[in-house]
Amino acid sequence: MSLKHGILGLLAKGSMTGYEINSDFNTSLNFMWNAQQSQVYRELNALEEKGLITSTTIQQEGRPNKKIYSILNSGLQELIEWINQYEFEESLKIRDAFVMRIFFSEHSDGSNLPFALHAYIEHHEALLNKLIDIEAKYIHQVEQQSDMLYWLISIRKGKFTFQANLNWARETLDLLDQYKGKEDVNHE
Amino acid sequence: MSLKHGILGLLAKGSMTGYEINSDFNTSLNFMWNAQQSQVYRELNALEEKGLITSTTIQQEGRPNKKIYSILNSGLQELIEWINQYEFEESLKIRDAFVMRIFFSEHSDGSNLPFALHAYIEHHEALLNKLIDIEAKYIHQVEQQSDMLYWLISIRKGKFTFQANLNWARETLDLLDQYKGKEDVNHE
DNA sequence: TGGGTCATGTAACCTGTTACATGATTAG
DNA sequence: CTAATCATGTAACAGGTTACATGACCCA
Repeated sequence: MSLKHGILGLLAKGSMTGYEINSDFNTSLNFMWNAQQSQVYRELNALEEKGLITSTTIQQEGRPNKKIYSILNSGLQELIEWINQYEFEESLKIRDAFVMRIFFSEHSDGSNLPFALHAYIEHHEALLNKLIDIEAKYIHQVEQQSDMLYWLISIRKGKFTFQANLNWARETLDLLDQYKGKEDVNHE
Repeated sequence: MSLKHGILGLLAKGSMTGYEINSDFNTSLNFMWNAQQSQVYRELNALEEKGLITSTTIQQEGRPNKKIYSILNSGLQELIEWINQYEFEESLKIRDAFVMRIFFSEHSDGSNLPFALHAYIEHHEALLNKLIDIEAKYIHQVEQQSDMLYWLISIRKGKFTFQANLNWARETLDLLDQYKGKEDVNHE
């Protein structure tokens, strides 16, 4: 329902190609939205058909021509209306298969879980560090540029989330250790 | 991809109806998975056709007959294999439209945002308190029942997540206040 | 008498995933 | 020499959402 508005939002910041939109969702915006490449191209077609965006083609040699998409007034209108709704219930549609696997782990021997948690921790450390670096690099601009405040708020959401995930994963390793200790004692 | 395994997991804990499965996803399991009612019934049919679960119908008066589903050995096998993979990348497919609205809020006057944040905070406080109560009520059983450890780990994930969301939302209100203050000064 | 719970299901549509297809350029 | 990057797109399928349909029972 909102890939549409994600694309409109990106194009409202500046014209760009489908390739670049896709890259953004999978790198700098990965803590708020993600999308499949094929989905981005499909959605761009739909938005152009509805008259919310336009494209101009740039000839290239040795690779496919670039299609640079720009937002139209109707698209900006649609974007603004969507933003102003500020619904949050939608953000609670949690689907976390990793936690669900753990929840049902009484049916497993659980021997793979610690390895998975270590990988989870490493991965989240990397994600968190990336955001910490980005925040440090641009934080001084927040005082001058008003749009940077919203940027700051967003990346801090990513930081809070990744930090919470890290804290949980570390605690979980401890809990598993403690519990393993107790079980061993019981079996003696 | 994993509603299937969510249903198998629930049925592995005990036989139940589609109605009850749906209720679980939308109440006690809401911090790890959610599903649409129509989706649950569709998936139950698919699982029965594949021979992973069976059902027995119980006659009722005044309301539709109950279909009680039970897991079969093949279903339990499938569940166990799925659990043991412990993949976590899937849990990183974040789609948070509320944060995305904020990220693009330079195109809005942002006047609705504080109200939305207050609602967000109230909502998450309620969710968090529910988990705190549940944890307090059952925490003493963890030492006796081994499956309760996985339950504990899971609900603590929910707590960490909701707490992080709350902290972020409160900080965001502060940031908006501070920033609003500065803008007013600049306009004097 | 109106809303919530119990209880099933279908249909149409929208969104997301996986895999395929092509091919030059550039950096290590 | 190999992998990544740039750059487009399509097809088939899987999964998710919204709305409709039915109807008794219970509680305030």
